Amino acid sequence: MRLTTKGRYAVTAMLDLALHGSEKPVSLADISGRQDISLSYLEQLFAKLRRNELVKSVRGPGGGYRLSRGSDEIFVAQIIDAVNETVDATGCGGTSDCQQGEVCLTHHLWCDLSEQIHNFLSQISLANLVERREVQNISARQEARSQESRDGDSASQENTLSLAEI
Amino acid sequence: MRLTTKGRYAVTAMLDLALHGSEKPVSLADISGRQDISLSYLEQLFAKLRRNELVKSVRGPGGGYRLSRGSDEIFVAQIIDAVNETVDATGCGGTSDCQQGEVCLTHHLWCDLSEQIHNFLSQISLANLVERREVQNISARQEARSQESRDGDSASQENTLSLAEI
DNA sequence: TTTTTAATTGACTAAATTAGTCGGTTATTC
DNA sequence: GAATAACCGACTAATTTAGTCAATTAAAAA
Repeated sequence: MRLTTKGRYAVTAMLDLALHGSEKPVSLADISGRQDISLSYLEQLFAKLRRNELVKSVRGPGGGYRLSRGSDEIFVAQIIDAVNETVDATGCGGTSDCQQGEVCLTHHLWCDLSEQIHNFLSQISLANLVERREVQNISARQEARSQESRDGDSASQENTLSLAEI
Repeated sequence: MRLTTKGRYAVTAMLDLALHGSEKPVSLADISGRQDISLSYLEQLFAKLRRNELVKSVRGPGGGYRLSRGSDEIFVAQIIDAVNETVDATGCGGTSDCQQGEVCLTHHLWCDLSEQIHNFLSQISLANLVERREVQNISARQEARSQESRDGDSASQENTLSLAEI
């Protein structure tokens, strides 16, 4: 069982897509800006998400990524599986050969735990997350902040220009 | 959230203790032999288990470790916590400062998941595991095997001796 | 048609964590 | 006092994560 920033980033990015991708595709640069995830790292993650048919890509200007289907048809477990290979908690990866070809003493416990986690994450869709009040609040905060930083950027750019002009 | 061999080894070793420690203390060498876990590594893990008051140690010949209380009062979650520091699934470790001092978009999801996992593992005691039929079967197999290897060892030792005598 | 945008690919690197090893010390019993 | 087994700390190798970097390709806009 490994749930690290890799899986968390992937779910966060997909949720960002669900929140902003209703009209036009969302570029990784936008997601990177809003969620503070490195652009190059997002590229890596989205390569896997695309291979797992969770997103569709649109190249060129105005391009980006879209969800491959409705946000109510994409579940957190699928996203983590796509980038993490597995959410299995066993050491053997389910092959039951943990101890010299036979199951180890705690094999069944980890199987039960894996099932528990998988059931939980399989029930939560991106649409479920979008509905949540906290998620909406955080998203609003992020949009305001990224708008600010855009304002700040162009202001500082104007400033650089005017300094160059002097 | 990290559940790796470290936590799995700890639970397996504690279960071994629950299965074999009813009369006299169990040495780490015994556990190492039965469960195929490196003795030195077990020492590391048991240092933490002892600090967390899950086991008591007895030094000297015939010494080893015992559970610090009844196997029905020791839960899997406690064991993993002892060696793994945490089973938290959030990136911030629960401090809610995942994104520049504020909560990230998926913070609440990971909190819910952490709670789910913790609830599950908190309900399972070592006694529960000992009761299970599969655990009993596997334990019986391990005892037979470690008896064999003891026989095999002394046989091969005899063999070495007799070869040396020739 | 050229430029720009943004996805796509692959190779490479740094940091962190895990899973140990090794050598020696201390307490206890026989 | 010899053997046993816990205890301790420092060190190491392998793996994984979390990135970076450079170059290519496709599509739209100019």
